Amino acid sequence: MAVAKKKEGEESGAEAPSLWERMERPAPAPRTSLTLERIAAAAVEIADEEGGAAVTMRRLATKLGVAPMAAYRHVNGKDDLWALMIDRVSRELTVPDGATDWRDVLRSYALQTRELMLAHPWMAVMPTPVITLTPSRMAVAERQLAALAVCGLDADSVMAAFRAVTSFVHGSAQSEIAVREYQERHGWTSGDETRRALAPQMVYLMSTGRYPAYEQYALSAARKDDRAWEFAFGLDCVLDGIARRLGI
Amino acid sequence: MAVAKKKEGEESGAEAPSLWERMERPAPAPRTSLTLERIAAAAVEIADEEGGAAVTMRRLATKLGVAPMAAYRHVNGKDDLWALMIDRVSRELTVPDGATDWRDVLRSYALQTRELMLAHPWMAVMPTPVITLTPSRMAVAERQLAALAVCGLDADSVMAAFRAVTSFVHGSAQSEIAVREYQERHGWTSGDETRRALAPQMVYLMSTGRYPAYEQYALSAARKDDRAWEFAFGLDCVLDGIARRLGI
DNA sequence: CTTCAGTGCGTACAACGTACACAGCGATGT
DNA sequence: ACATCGCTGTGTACGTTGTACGCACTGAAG
Repeated sequence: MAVAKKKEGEESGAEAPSLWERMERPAPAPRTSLTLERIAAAAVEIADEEGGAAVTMRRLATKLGVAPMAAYRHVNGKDDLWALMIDRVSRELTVPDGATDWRDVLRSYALQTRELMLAHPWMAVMPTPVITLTPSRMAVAERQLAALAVCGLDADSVMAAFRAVTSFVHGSAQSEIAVREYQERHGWTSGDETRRALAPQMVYLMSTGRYPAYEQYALSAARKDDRAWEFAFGLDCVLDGIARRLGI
Repeated sequence: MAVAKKKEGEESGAEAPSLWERMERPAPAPRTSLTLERIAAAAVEIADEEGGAAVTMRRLATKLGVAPMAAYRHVNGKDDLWALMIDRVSRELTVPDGATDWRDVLRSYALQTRELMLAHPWMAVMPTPVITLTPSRMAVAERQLAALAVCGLDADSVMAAFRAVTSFVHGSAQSEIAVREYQERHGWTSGDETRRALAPQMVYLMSTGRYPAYEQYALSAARKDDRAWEFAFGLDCVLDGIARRLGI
């Protein structure tokens, strides 16, 4: 009906899917080439290599060697895709079988999750579905809730403790990633280089005299770039607080 | 050059900015009608009323009664706009002058920040700039660092403690908002209604026998919908952990 | 051999961010 | 008084995005 609208391009074939061209195709291709598995893998690969923003339905289709709309048969939309991606990478989270102490379990997951998010920074950029209950995330939660439940805390406190750790881990990793990407956007490759670049602004800010505590930190801190230490510090604070509620 | 492309609409004037029409304009309008203040206020208003996704350069222009590109004279792009919005609402954060104890200060800011984020849920959806150092955010940080610094902790620990609380608060509020929006998207107006709607899936999940700890929680928890309590629980865990490092 | 449900394709659309060249205004230097 | 200039707002246009919708092809079932 509206086919006549097309203008004929000078290029060979891409513009004109004529009968003859189609004739040359080796075979109409066996169907069911797309699976959720393949879709998830491709999306994660794109996100890891080119950043979360590069995960586009079109880019995904290209990578899968398929038409832009093809994936929509398997996922309801972009949100589904995010959930799929999160679930896929979250499968990497494991806890040593030996660990039975609640603190070991929670601590191990926390450290692993941080590493996971740093390895897949797009996890921090996600719109909302930080909470999506995918199979692998359910498994992780279950393991931690189980570890806490045997300590005699009431059900509400168990969940609250678990969520406290999770919240800290996500918030922390997220800000770490944000800083890292900010640096990368400006081409700064180290903390020193970053501080050198920001020095003028910092000098101005400090000259206002409004931030003495911050200045004190800037002058005397020794581990400004040790985010792993900082993460562990915060994590242990949370865990200590939980331990206290478990009666040491 | 390419003006002839335009097709004449049937509507009165919007399509034809003719000489005569312009003649009727009362006055060419005094310039400098746009300010960062006005832009920020309009953007926040849109976000509060229609959600963060509705904050569009075009929508913003409409609200300001201005052409789509006008705001670009004042803001470098969408990122600048987010920063502006965050700074504006963050001005609401204050701490009672009386509070001098580090714990009161940090706790008060944490509770206020949660309220602030719940009141402006778009704060949770932001792409990365959770860290942007805007004036009002700097002021908030300064106040908390100062409160911690007088307790004899080394500079690194002060910053780590501050960031631990901040990370928890952001992660926590973010997940709370995510859950809330998920419920709203489905039209569920209470925790009970949500659970009723999800019951079938839950029954299935539990029937697999893979989530006993979760099932235990589902059956015996008494404060499932008390997110404020849960937040306070986690917050106090973090604060306890910090207190311990301050020598009680 | 026909039919059918499932899968992939193609086209189309509205909305987005923003580049770029232009136009009017106020202040400024003469 | 007047020319000039820099700042602010305008208009148009482009390339991309998510995705709705109808069609075309497939392997298996009847």
